[in-house]
Amino acid sequence: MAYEPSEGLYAGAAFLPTVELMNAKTDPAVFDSLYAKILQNLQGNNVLDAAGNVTKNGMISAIQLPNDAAKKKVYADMAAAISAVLGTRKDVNPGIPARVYLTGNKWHKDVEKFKINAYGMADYNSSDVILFFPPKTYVGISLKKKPMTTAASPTLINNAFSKFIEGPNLTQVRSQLNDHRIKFFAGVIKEACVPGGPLQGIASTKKDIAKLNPNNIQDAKLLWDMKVDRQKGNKIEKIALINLKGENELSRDGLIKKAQAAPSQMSFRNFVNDKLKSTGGRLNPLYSGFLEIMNKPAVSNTLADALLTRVLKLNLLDELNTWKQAEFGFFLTEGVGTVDNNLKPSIGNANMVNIHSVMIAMATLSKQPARMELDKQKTFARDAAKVFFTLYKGKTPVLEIELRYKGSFTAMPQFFAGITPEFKKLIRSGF
DNA sequence: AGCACTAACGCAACCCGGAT
DNA sequence: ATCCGGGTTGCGTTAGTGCT
Repeated sequence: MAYEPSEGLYAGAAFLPTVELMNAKTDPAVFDSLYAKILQNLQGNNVLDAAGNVTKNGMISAIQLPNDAAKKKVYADMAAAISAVLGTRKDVNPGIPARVYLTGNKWHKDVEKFKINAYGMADYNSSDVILFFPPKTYVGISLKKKPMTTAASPTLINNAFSKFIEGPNLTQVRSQLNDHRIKFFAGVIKEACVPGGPLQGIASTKKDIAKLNPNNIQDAKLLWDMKVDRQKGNKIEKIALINLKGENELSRDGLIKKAQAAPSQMSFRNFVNDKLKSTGGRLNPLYSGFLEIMNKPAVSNTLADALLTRVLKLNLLDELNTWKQAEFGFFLTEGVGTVDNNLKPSIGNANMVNIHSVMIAMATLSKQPARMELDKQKTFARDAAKVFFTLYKGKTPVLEIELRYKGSFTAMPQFFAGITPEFKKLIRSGF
């Protein structure tokens, strides 16, 4: 992973006295002075990484200040990190931890026992840092950041659609979905390549494109399998045509027929994204295929529960078998902070969600059936190449979920999930 | 030809960030 | 504020290579 500066800054700030952190909220000079202390703490012996210190060194280099632009970014992250540490002091433990473990790559042997491979996630325990309070209390912090209290919360996870239709009993479902998306994109490719389309005349198949029928799977595969040469730096690479962004990316040698190609008015990527929009109150045909799969009993019975388990870490504490040796707490932590152009900090109250509270809130809903419902309002009210769902437990909306492509159309789209305001309220009332 | 090993590739999952 | 892609890493699959 690229090293997330806020995590290293959090680790370093975790050792600062509360009063200094509080003063930094209102005094830019104090705030500025904390940078050196945080860096020193991060470099010190109480921030631990696995042998080799790959993560620790990565963090240290991620928070260097080679220029003003870097400084602004790092300081903004420092504001969010300070917010998160203050939140930790308030809601987890008012003291200073004896040690902080970084979990970016390999986990230190002291905390390796908390690493859990479960529910299709190598790190089901998604702690970014783990605090240690002697004699035997460990607290995992999953750290997120946002600039202002009013800013949208970052999504908790993204998971590819394909992760929810794995296994031997869903072979048919997978191949049905595959055919559906191949036919859909084949239609897009054909429309782009025939006269009037944005890629007219740039590629060919062994058959005349105009005569291919995208609804016939053999023809569709010919279109789907089309490759083009993309020039990237000095290299020319073959990529799936559907992933081309625009004619400008093509290697000149890759042009099959440039002569009569009209200059495209719209890049191919925009053309494809337009085809993924739901317009006129009608769900986009590609996504409606995905929705159909989601509604199949074999899928729907597990999809919602799998999302809940993964996003909310509902089984994290149950999966641990370390209770005789150690206490383990887990908090979803959202530091709120940024700096202005003069590096003056604005540090808000962090949002701290205790996994215990999530579990209690979910327990009150445990008997209610989970289901995914298309969020028509969000899906149709905007002009975007994606669809929105709400995951309900009974009548309570628990997760807000977005399904969209992310850079590649040959890969599966991904779910992006966050907690609904309603469920946040329920979590808080559980105290 | 058939097999074993390796290199290359593609996809998913982390982290958001740039563009508009 | 919203949209949608980037960088990076790791893993699983496929393609390629060399050996018997």
